[in-house]
Amino acid sequence: MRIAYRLLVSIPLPTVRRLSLYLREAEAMLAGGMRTVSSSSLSDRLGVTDAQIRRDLGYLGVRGRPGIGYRLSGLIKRLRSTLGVDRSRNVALIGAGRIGRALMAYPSFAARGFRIVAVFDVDRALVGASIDGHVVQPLAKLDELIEEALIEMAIIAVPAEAAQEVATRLESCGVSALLNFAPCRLSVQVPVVDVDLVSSLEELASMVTEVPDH
Amino acid sequence: MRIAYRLLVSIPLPTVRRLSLYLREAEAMLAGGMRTVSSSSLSDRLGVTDAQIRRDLGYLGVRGRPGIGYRLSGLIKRLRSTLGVDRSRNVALIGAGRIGRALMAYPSFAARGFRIVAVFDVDRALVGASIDGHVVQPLAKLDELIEEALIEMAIIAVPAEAAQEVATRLESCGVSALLNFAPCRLSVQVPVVDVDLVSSLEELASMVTEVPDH
DNA sequence: TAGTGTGAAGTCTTTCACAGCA
DNA sequence: TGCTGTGAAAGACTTCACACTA
Repeated sequence: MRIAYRLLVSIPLPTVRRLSLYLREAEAMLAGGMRTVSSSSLSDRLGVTDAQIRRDLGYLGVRGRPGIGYRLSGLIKRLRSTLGVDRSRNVALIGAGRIGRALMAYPSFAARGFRIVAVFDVDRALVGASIDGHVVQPLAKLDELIEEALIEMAIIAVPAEAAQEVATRLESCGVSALLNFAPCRLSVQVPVVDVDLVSSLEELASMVTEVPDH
Repeated sequence: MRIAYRLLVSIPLPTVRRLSLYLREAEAMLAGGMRTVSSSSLSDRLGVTDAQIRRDLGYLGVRGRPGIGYRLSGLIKRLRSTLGVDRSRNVALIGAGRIGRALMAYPSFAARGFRIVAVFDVDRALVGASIDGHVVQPLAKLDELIEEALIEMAIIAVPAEAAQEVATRLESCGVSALLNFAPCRLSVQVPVVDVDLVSSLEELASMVTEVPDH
């Protein structure tokens, strides 16, 4: 029986989001031959203040050495375990439309241990087809295959109208986290992260300072 | 000369992000034949507290009527103008790879007035091809076409290695906002919103409560 | 009566600033 | 000297709670 490491103090969500950046950068630095990194040099590269970085790493219990900085190898290990990417996870993809197909072959997922091991769609024309090495399965097989393939997470890339139903089914077959691309809120018990493309564009549009036309 | 409406007090970013949700829901309610909405009924649908909603709408200067709620038509108008989607905007898409192609035909963008009017790629095999009605242009034509087509925003869907250079060029041809799908930070003066898919999955993975294996 | 609008309180997050350490 | 770790202060955001009102 494996008991997962749990921090006593939960890490603030804004911090978790920055940890991804730290991890990417730390890995790049290690690959570039560096051994240690200081909060101020990370700060320069990422645009996050050095105090913020020290505070964030403090939450993880990562200790640096005054005058030197943080050892990259230890830092990376700790970031990976906190983010839950210290092992592979099997992921299901629901929806083999345009977004689904873009995600199927997204190499960075595999590089982080997120393995898309099953792809589903309702469309009869797609079921049975092999796309990027994934044979599209009918939704009827969802429960069966989720269990069989030990799938922990799922990516929802179906139209908004179908998303809640899919989410409910996924939850009931024991999937424990959902990445949702459908533009709607899902009502489930398991954690959900929404990727809302329209919302992102709207956020951006709201930031544009309108200037007088010339 | 058009002078854009600017609020005296800037709206908190978390509020702006929720405004997208309010807008989507308000439009659905109007389409469903409703005329008004109360903060508590919106709250039930969106999982945002009613006090939060009232506070958020207060920032926009939207006034509701006690005992009744907010008039949907006025609410929608105000949300649209705050989010900058009260008019169409021409958008360039850089990168006609998988993600780019998924975005090209994303119907919700057009529905919100974001019109992809030019598509670029470095790949010679793609340049000249017509994908979903968009003829892929060579990057060499970037400056010329951005100007000609009155493009205000751009979507970066190129590999991380190329993203900074593309961003710098876009900025220098006067594009005033960037939606970035490349997994890296961009250093530019114009506003950027990042859509980081790996980061989103990591955030999700970090939220999964690990349980003992059976 | 059913709902708004908003001071005030509370909570969460960031930044400051500096003692202390290798 | 160069950098960490962290109290304390500041700031940002959310929630409470209730006077008010159509």
